[in-house]
Amino acid sequence: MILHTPSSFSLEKTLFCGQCFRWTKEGEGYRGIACHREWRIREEGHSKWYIEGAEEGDRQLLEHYFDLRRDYEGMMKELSGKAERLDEAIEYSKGIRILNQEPFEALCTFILSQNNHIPRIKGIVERLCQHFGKALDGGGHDFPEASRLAGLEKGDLTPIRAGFRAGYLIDGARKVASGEIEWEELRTMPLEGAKERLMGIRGVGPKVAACVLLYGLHRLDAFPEDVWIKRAMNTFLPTTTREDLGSYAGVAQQWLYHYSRDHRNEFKKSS
DNA sequence: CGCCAGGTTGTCG
DNA sequence: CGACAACATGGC
Repeated sequence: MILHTPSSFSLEKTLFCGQCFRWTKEGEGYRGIACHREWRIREEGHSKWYIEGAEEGDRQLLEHYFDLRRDYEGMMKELSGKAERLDEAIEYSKGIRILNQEPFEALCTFILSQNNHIPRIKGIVERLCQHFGKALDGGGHDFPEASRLAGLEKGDLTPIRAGFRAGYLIDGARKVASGEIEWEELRTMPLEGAKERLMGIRGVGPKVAACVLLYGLHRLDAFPEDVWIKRAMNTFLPTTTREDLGSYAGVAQQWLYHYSRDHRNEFKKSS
């Protein structure tokens, strides 16, 4: 199947801007797992993507996953000029989409992200899936169900090498499996309340909670503040606050994150 | 071979 | 509340 995307869409930036952990480059294309399927994608011409093994019925699924129907151009216009040098980051990050990932996967992967490098996060996630996720056509493994992880003890996760985060994962899985965390509720609740609810999970603080809301529940006003965003806000947008970024603050955050990671020498470690 | 990583927790002043 | 060590592991 051929998937058509807006001409500004960048699959490369979208997959590797730090929002997801299950995609890799493969030859000229990309391979990854999403929506309980393994996908192989390669560009067949500008904005035309060949999706291996996909059928017409998968189009909607993929358009939703890549968030292709949303007006990102409009968001860029709305946010440009709102803060001194934000335009630079917007231009540099053009083409990034916020994926519609599964909430439980977002919860687990961002619990694992704490005090950790992205390459290593990917490794831990991969082992977690291989050990506890369903085998998929294509050779990969799906992300595990919450109920599967909920039945484990910390020791069962030793081969995953998640370190001190293992207990956090299990606590999250149990609270999801028991219904104490209800995704559809969190999708519509006021943002701050949803954040508080997520922070009831051990190992989930304000930053991880915001990531779950943004990447797992597509709440574009959620604003994860990690070390890079703090540096960027301090040295790049010193007079701008999260409120100035409005209801798409999370998208702006992604642009800033991507920009600052690729210009790391411009952002000092202190202050 | 140290430094540090898309942080959070517990403890102490 | 703010500061700050500890946390488990390994990529670079």
